[in-house]
Amino acid sequence: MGKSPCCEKVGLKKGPWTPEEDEKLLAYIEQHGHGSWRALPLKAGLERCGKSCRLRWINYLRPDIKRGKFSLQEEHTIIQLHALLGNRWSAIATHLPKRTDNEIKNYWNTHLKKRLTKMGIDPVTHKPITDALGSAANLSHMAQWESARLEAEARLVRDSKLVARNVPSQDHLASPSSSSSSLTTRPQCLDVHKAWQGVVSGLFTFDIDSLQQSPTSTLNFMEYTPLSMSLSSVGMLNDNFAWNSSIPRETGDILKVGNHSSGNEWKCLEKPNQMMELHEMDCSSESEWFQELFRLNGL
DNA sequence: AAGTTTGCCAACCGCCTCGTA
DNA sequence: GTACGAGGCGGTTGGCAAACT
Repeated sequence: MGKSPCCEKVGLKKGPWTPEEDEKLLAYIEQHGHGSWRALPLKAGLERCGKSCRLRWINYLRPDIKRGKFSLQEEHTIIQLHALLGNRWSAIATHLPKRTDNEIKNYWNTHLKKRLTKMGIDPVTHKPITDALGSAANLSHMAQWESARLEAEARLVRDSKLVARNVPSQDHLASPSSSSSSLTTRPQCLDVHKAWQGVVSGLFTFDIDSLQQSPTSTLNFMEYTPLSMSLSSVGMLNDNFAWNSSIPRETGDILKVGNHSSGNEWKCLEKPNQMMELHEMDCSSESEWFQELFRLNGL
């Protein structure tokens, strides 16, 4: 228990990493892998604690990190997942595979949180901020749109919990090694967009309680990834919903088609081996962000 | 031009969980 | 069952740069 003793050692360097240190760390990991983080600094010739090395690698040096502006889809995904998972950045980060939890956390705190607040949405509860009279305070058109969507998400979660209670077995949530057999019992899609439209209930067959209460370790959460959550992020197809048409449909993808109670058709493209396909956008102002969001959603 | 404020983000800190002896 | 080390997580902060006065 308690904190790692390595951080209590005196004489270890702190603060910003120099290019030389980065080079040493990178070279060592490329050659030997990180192995034990605690032992790494000594072997790599670094006067840093293992924790610091690990952080530097994970948040900065790792070759598969995407840097730069977040796309609208990424923002959308973060907001949706935050509504479901709260400040569980590592879990959220598993759905944005090239982003680090630290980066997402920073982005949330510096951009998205403020933006939601500005829109009249409580960034903690994802519900409209109400004034003393109990009415939504100064909600802009966009805020109303977003708040309706988030309310629908919450409703979907509630509905799904009810459905989940009626599911006798959770075997399909077992380890990834059983994924082939779980294909037949895989969870239905978590389609937030449909939820937003308020026409869907009871699509879930997985236990979202356990999803939300999964331990801080991301392992359990990862097991859901190809089956449910990543789909909700960007993979849901609906005729009204923007989809990056450049995303190829591949062998193994599963196209699900069904009908809402309203009679509208819905489609869902499952890409079991793919985490995210992101549509790049450049919105330099808030109004552009709103406009682009409207455009993407065909509003 | 100089001083101040604000925004951003890399990195640290402390706590937690997990695995092992 | 307990103690301990290691890795991981989320909250927070320090320092830099840009924007503002």
